[in-house]
Amino acid sequence: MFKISRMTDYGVVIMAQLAQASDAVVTAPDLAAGAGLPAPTVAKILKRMARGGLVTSHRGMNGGYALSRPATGISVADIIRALEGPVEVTACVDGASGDACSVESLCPIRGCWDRVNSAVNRTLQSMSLAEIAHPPNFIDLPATPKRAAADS
Amino acid sequence: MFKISRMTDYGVVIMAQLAQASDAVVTAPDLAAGAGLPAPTVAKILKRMARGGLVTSHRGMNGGYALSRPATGISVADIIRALEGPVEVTACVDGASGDACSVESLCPIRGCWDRVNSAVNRTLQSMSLAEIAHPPNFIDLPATPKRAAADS
DNA sequence: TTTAAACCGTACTGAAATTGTACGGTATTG
DNA sequence: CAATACCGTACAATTTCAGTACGGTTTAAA
Repeated sequence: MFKISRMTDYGVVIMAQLAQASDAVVTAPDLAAGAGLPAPTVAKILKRMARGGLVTSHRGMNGGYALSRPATGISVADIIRALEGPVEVTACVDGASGDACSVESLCPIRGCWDRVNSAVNRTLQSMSLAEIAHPPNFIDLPATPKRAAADS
Repeated sequence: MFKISRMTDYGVVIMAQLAQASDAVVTAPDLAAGAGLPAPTVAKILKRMARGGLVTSHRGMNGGYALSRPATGISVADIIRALEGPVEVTACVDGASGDACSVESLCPIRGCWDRVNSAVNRTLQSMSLAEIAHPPNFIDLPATPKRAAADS
């Protein structure tokens, strides 16, 4: 329940890596290697980020991706929205087209989920990428390949 | 993203119906008919509710289900927990058993999701079933079969 | 005592979403 | 001109979810 998709989790990690490079341009394969994730998957995530305006792509040689805004101006909500569209808790509001939920506008349940929705959105909006990328007292995950020994 | 499952949506509706019957015992097929949902699905939901201690089952003739607590003492969080287990946003905390997320305890992302998780839980906990079942100015959805004319 | 209503529990089937992969195309730099 | 790296779509596999079916047990009423 309420579990985020793996893509979303990956997306935040990738963006955090990019935030540590600031204005530097990083290639998709390089980010994939740094995070220990399959390269095509990372490429797909970055493409969606670019489409959402969170990162800027540079084609050609020495190309790659870079944040299009300072990390302090990018929230986790922005990342999720770029990956999976607007954050909605209920299928009621976007999926049911007039049939599944017949009580619709007078449905007391709807108000309930809306409240949850607002709380989630508010929390996601309040968390900036900078907070995640530069934690108060942690290492800044350099090029540490986590599964270097695991995948034998 | 963050979308609740249909089962959860159904569960809240069913529980709201039960709340309006208070101490009365209602059969699973009756609740299913009132909500316009398939009977086996409703039965499955009620079984889980009973297993979670939210409703009490009465077997035999004139049996059925009733709330085991006043509606004011049952939160939406309780319902979700009974249906789908503890409310966790990340797969990190429950799914990955030591391999998927290798940075684990020093992962700054983890703290991020934990914050979201707390916000969601707090909101869900603050909403009681009574609020949904007896809204301030709404009808109390009696035996109105919503799709009586639709399924021809 | 018998019968019927209603819950109990597991297993199975089908469908849907998600994840991961591949391929050919385009732009930029050296 | 050649190599690098993003671009976009399409496809296959896996997993999860919703829905269904069946046989069993309990209780109350006739």
